Amino acid sequence: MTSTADSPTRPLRRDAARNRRLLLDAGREVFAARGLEATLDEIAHHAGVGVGTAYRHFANKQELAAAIFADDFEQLAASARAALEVDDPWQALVGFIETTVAKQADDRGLHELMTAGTMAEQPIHVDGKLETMRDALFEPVTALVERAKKNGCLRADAAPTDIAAILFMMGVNFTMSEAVGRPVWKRYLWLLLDGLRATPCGKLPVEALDFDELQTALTAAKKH
Amino acid sequence: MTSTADSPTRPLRRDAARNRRLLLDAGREVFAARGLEATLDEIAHHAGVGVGTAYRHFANKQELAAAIFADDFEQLAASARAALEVDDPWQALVGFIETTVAKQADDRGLHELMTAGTMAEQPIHVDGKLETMRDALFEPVTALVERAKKNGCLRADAAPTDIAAILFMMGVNFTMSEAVGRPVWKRYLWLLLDGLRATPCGKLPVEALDFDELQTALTAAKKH
DNA sequence: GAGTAACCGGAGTATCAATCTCCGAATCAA
DNA sequence: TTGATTCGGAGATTGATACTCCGGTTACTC
Repeated sequence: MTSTADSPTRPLRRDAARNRRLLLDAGREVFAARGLEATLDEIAHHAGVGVGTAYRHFANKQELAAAIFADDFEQLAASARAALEVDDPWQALVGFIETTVAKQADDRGLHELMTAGTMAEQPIHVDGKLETMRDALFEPVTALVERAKKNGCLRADAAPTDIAAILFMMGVNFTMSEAVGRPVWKRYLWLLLDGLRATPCGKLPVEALDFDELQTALTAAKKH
Repeated sequence: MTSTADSPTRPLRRDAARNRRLLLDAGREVFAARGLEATLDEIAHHAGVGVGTAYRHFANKQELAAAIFADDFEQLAASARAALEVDDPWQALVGFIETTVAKQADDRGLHELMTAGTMAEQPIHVDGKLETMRDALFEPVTALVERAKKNGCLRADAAPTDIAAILFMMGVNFTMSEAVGRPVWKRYLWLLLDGLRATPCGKLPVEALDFDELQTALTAAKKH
């Protein structure tokens, strides 16, 4: 009922606008640090604002998250497109992966949103929008992978979905890195990338995921 | 108060003994399928027994888990010692890793226990015993790693703790495999192992964990 | 085959955490 | 100044899990 966002009915009162801003900023910080399981109460508190205020501005956590993470997704997509312009196909692929992973290493919330369902404890359904944006990433990624494969520096039996799988695996490394206080995730990303390099080692066992399966994996919610 | 286990005071009555057995079996199955977050209520039900009965035999989930998983840990240790007897150092290492991971792929509970704190949502503290057994695994593993490195088939900058890290990473792959209905985890284990092979690819970035850090990672509980 | 100690079952209690509401008080803007 | 809007945060609501309690049953014993 309370006018929550859009609908250009009326400009916000000054205090309302300020608080909205505060909430968005706090949300960004808290989600980054604690992941999506952070509470709206928590975020409100961190913003120095009452819970009621939080719920007046955003119907729930999901809505706040959507407002916050839209940009980040856009940035990732942009960096994927940019990678396609890089000359060396291997560098293009690896560069993209590295920036993507690095961004998620700094932002637990972003990572959980990207891997929601598979990795995240309590999959959040920020319905539609963000999921669509995430899925849109697979197009440029596929291009990057194919190019690197044709060029011969990426092993022939690699698949685009493997990149997603690598992202999933990074999750644990993020928690580990945080616990330990240094970016150990880089080590294991590197290890995986070395595994992806074309080498005289024989084929990978088991087929890669196809896109449907990846979808399944992404939406596999914790069963009742 | 209720005589819970040991203390050779008196043999259990027949029905009690039967139910205890049923609970252990059910526990094994349920933990394997649903992980350690399964409820004692749930297990009791699956055993076809009342909740009260469950709590009379085991003070809580932890106690049941300890009773169940002791063997599994013992088996892992045995397979590590066995691996040390294998001639080819690379095969020895890889073989051990594969059986370990395979066992955990079939048993979510076991995996959560091995990686508790880092991977598991709600780290269970089965105090002492199991943790000790788990930690004891690192001795033979270190030996396996050193041997494979000396032999030249394992990359020189690999560390024993890397094996643990690989185990952590497998967690997501297990959920993924389950969601998708085929053992995709094998693919990514293989990928990681290929990354571990000695190849002309340059050193890994970032030092490996030392044992203290690994300990930290293992016990890093989800903060309040 | 009767008595009793041990055990069973599961409804019910206790606890905890997260989500969201409500309303008196404070704030803005006309 | 005044009324519409927004604030704040105590607490109602919901849902999950952990564990207890006790009337009734079962299995040993003599």
